[in-house]
Amino acid sequence: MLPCACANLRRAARAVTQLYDRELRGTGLGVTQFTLLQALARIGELSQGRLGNGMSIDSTTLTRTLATLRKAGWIAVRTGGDRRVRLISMTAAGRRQLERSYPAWERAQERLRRILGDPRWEALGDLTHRVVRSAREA
Amino acid sequence: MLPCACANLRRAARAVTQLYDRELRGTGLGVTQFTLLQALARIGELSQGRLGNGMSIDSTTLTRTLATLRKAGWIAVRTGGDRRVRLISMTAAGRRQLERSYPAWERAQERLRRILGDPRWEALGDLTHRVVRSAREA
DNA sequence: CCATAATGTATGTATATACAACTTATTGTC
DNA sequence: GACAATAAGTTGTATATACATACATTATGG
Repeated sequence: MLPCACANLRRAARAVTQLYDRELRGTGLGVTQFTLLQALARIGELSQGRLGNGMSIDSTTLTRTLATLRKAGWIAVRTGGDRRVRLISMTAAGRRQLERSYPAWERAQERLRRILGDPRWEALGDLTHRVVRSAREA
Repeated sequence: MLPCACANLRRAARAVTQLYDRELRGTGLGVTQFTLLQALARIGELSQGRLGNGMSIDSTTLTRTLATLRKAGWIAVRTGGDRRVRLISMTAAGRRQLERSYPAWERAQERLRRILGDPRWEALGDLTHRVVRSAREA
């Protein structure tokens, strides 16, 4: 086990991403795209900046990540009252795509949960949440 | 909090990576490179495949990540008895660079550890390790 | 032995990630 | 109201990430 918390987190994220992407393969979405659509489905329209803040993704990263989703027709981008702001929302096609990928995502969740065990699965959700908050304060 | 374990892990990894990279800025290494050098310092020479396996990094990803380190002169690559294999080791320059970046890395570790608290810090090390193993089995 | 399968890495391609510098738009100050 | 300061996104650049495919080498079955 490496002594670096960041290295360990990144390694876990890679391993789990590989699991989820394997399950999602063929559904049309990668786990990053799935996550963004799932967030938009729950939250509704919001600005690029707030979306990035909520996901701890740099807003400049989202410019290009969202461009992919927009080209695929899964999200719509409009300009609000403040014309610097880009308001992002999911389209009907985006919702259909999300639903198409949903079973594969659930399978990935279930597979990891079963092997990890319920207590650790819960602990993982709690701990990742706390880690995000801590990293922001630090 | 998102319902997706993968999304939560990736978000935590991004947030923590941003913290560590902020601290490492100006030392010449990003956290990925620091991690690879630190691993090589501990383990010594090993093949690209084994390195990738230990870090849960696809071996084909390492081809280009390691190329950067080699160009910088921090690692050496040689061919062993099996001529398909690339054996990776750290150079003296690599060790000096690692030592130069070490204090910044320790600061990042300490900042996160202090805010997260020791019990959760320990739990994070344990849990990320278990998650990697679970994701591989799953 | 030799044909074939398996293995280790490289390359082509696509997405993800973030920082520095820039552009455009808003806000604050006088 | 003009001008400086601030804020939201975009673009240029560099690294990180992995899959499909290709290539070279080694192992294996007959």
